[in-house]
Amino acid sequence: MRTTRLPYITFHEEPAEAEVISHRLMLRGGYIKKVAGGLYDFLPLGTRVLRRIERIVREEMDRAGAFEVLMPALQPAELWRATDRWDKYGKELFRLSDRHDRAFALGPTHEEVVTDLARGTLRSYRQLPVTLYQIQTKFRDEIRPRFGLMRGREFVMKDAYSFARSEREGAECYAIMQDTYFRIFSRLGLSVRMVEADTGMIGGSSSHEFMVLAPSGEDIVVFCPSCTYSSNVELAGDSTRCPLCHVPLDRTTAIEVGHVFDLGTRYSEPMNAGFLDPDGRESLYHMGCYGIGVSRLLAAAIEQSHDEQGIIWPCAMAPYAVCVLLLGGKDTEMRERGEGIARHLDDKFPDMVLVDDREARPGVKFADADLCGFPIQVILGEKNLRDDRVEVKIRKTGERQLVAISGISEWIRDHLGKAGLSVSVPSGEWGGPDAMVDTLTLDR
RNA sequence: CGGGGCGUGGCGCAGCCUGGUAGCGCACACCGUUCGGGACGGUGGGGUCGAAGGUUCAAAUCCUUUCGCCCCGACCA
Repeated sequence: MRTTRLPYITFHEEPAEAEVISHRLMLRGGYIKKVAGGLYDFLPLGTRVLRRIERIVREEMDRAGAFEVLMPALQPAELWRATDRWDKYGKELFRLSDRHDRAFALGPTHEEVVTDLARGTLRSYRQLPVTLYQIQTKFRDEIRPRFGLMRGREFVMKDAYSFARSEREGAECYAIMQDTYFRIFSRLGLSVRMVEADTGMIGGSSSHEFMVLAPSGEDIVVFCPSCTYSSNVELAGDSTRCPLCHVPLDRTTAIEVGHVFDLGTRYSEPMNAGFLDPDGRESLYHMGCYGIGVSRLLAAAIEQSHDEQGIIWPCAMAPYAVCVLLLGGKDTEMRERGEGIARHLDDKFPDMVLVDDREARPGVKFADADLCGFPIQVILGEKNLRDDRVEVKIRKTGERQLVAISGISEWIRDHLGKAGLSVSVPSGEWGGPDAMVDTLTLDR
């Protein structure tokens, strides 16, 4: 077995078509490639980031007691007609028909399908409450796809749906998902704010959005500097003062990365979906739905964390936490020694190490490592190796150190934590429950 | 769908106004010299100029149509 050899697909020049920084850096760093408007290939690095995110999302959803399922992206029109959304959803809905002229939609969301699933399988109050989730490609015929992964016509979403026996139980499911979302975003290393939001096309009684604060965001959120009130301007309207304490509101742009809805019976009622209660009576599900824009998270993370040199991934999202730069040189003995260290690290930290052993000048490797955003760089240069040491660089701070070869594994283990793999949730960062303010130790 | 801009080797662009049969930088391949912050020299490969139609002896260039892309406004993860 050999160390990973990445076909670096990096570009020195700025792509002309990309406007926002995350889009430019993902294109330049070889994370994605455009196929058509709003449609992208995920290249090897991009795919790895996607998988990193998905893994954390799965772990936290499972931890919350939710069950993963997989529903079809292709959905029959009848389900959409049952809730009236076949007409109401509008042009955003990708519609097509099969060879028999039967109408279908490419799912932009799955309330109808999952409600149909539930009503056929969750018939007893003893089976409830249940939360089902999936990670799947969604389709929306956006008016204007833009900003790379920020708003595509096809994107990866984690969508979850809860089925509860009562309004109160539904609210409990909702609260659990709010907590879970805070956990997910903090593990991903993102600074997120939860705001009150409009329910929009999905409907329901209340909803909250999870916003990554970033200058390029398409949304504007307002929040009160002296209390916990925060809201999407869509909902807050033009009011410039806090409705609770009447002080002037702050506002900032943000990227919506998650959205939770308390749906009540918005779907269960028209679809006649429910269960038998202990008295044998039909009762409607109280539903909730919970989305996370998985592919959008790549863009949001970069918007929040980058510099002039390139991406600065939070460790949890990085395609590789460690990039080993084999600088080469003429001394064959030292070169072999470097290769040995690279193999050793690859062995010690499985699936986390990338080795850049290209025949390229050092500057090229430094530039690409910075551009691609690997959190830790291990630089194996001839002179240092001769002195039994290597240089390490922390991408986020730019800090460099010389470390004895014998202690390199320990150094990486220790410093992965400092570089972000051990995430402490900053209190007051969001208006969420205090219960969430704890320290999450990540191991992968 | 309105408003603005753009389509020329993989990427970034020039050429178009004033038609004469395509050029530069980067990238790529090979050789040599380099080798800790995107090296240098030499050689080489690669383009039906978005597409269709028209004008003309001749069209990347002029005319018409069409397709696609990007940016600004009404949607959402």
